[in-house]
Amino acid sequence: MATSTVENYLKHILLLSEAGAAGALVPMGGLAAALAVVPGTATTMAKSLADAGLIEHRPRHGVRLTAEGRRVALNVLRKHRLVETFLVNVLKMDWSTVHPEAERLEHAISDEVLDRLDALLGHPATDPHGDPIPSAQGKLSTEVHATLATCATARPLRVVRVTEQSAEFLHFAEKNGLAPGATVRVTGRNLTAGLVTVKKNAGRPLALSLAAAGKILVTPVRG
Amino acid sequence: MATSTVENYLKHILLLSEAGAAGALVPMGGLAAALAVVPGTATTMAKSLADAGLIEHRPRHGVRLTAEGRRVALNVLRKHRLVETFLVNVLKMDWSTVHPEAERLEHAISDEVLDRLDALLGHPATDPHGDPIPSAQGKLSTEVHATLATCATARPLRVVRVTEQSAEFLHFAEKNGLAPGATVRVTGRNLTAGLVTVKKNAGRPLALSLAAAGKILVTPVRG
DNA sequence: AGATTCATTTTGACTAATCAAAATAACCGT
DNA sequence: ACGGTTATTTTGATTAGTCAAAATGAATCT
Repeated sequence: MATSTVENYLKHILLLSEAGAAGALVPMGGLAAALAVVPGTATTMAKSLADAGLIEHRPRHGVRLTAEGRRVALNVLRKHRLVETFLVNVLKMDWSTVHPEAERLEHAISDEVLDRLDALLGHPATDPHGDPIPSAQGKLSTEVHATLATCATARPLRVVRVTEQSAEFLHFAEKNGLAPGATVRVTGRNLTAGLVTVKKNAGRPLALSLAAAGKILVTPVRG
Repeated sequence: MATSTVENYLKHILLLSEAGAAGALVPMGGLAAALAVVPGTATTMAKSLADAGLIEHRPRHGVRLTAEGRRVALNVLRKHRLVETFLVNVLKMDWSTVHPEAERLEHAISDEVLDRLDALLGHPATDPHGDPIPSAQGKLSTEVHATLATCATARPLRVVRVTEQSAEFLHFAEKNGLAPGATVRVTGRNLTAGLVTVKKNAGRPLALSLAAAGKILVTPVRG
């Protein structure tokens, strides 16, 4: 059985490789940063994960999941996102507080509980942040969305995902009506100043940094 | 924050001390056995728990929880039993499979989740095995019940608790209508042979060893 | 191409938790 | 009170995971 440390390494390698180019190696530096360990620790761990056949380690270049490693990582990610969904939908917890909770629970629940949770929640496709939940068969939707930093302006949009897990940011997004499901419109964008202005249907305009806007994924909606 | 190993030691010390005489020391041997470690390991850990002020260690005699240790232990036990209740009542899992699951989850859920689970379940007083759930204020009901090995014969009884966590035994109990809530009657008891016979309302009699009968706690019912 | 910079790996050391086996203390019966 | 049995503690080692800091290799920039 994989320890929760191992599960965490695999999960973060998966997340980083989804973020990067397809088939690319995940560099050790990024991995170490994601796991909040010093680089040397990540290297040590990479060697043992490679010995266990869970990752491929190209020394001095980076790591990549094997098929088996990916299987384990997807299972952990599925647990994480279903647990988050459970905590918000059933226990009515705030979506901004749910991440650290799921971070621990994802290593504690069995596949049996996972399946029952999935059924209880009605086999949801995404978690409360809009992050896709890997299917039981290990399929992870990779639909690519525009962000408030890149989308067309003036058109009505629906927020589909918020790719940040810090409570601060999530709180901010909720307060300003930018949670998944919300409808907004980009009223202005100034690349030089690094500013995006958005407007909710009947609200006053709100200014966001490009960095923040880039974390809000949207899809056009028939207006 | 206490590690899950620490939480486990404290929980088992609590369970063993509840089982024994009030105020008695829990011997190291029993503790080591309960935790499935060699005695030397339990001694080492006892020293560090004592240093942390969680237990009192009387070398060569045994251990006892301090007020703080008891507080932590009760919190863990509360999590364990509420999780079991959740798994059975909400996720519809079998009561015989739920113990090992809760054994991991009890260390992974926060007090926040604990409280919400408690509310969701309607503040239950006992878990599916009939074991009392410590209150949020740290009160643990210590009601003392007769067992099928010690109760009056011929009278109608209600099963209130089954003090075993092995899936085999729980399965057996359920198959034979001896889960909490069931009504039974002791039709015979032979101390010499170590046998107890019980009968369900409309069922055929069932023979149990005294050891097994001692694990089924019952209360008289107006009949 | 050569030197500098930056990421990565190595090395040595540490903590938590464990075991095996030797040493020691407590208890119990005569 | 003595000797033997049994429980407990000590001692020495092991494993997983980590850090700090030195060593090394890759990449970049004139």
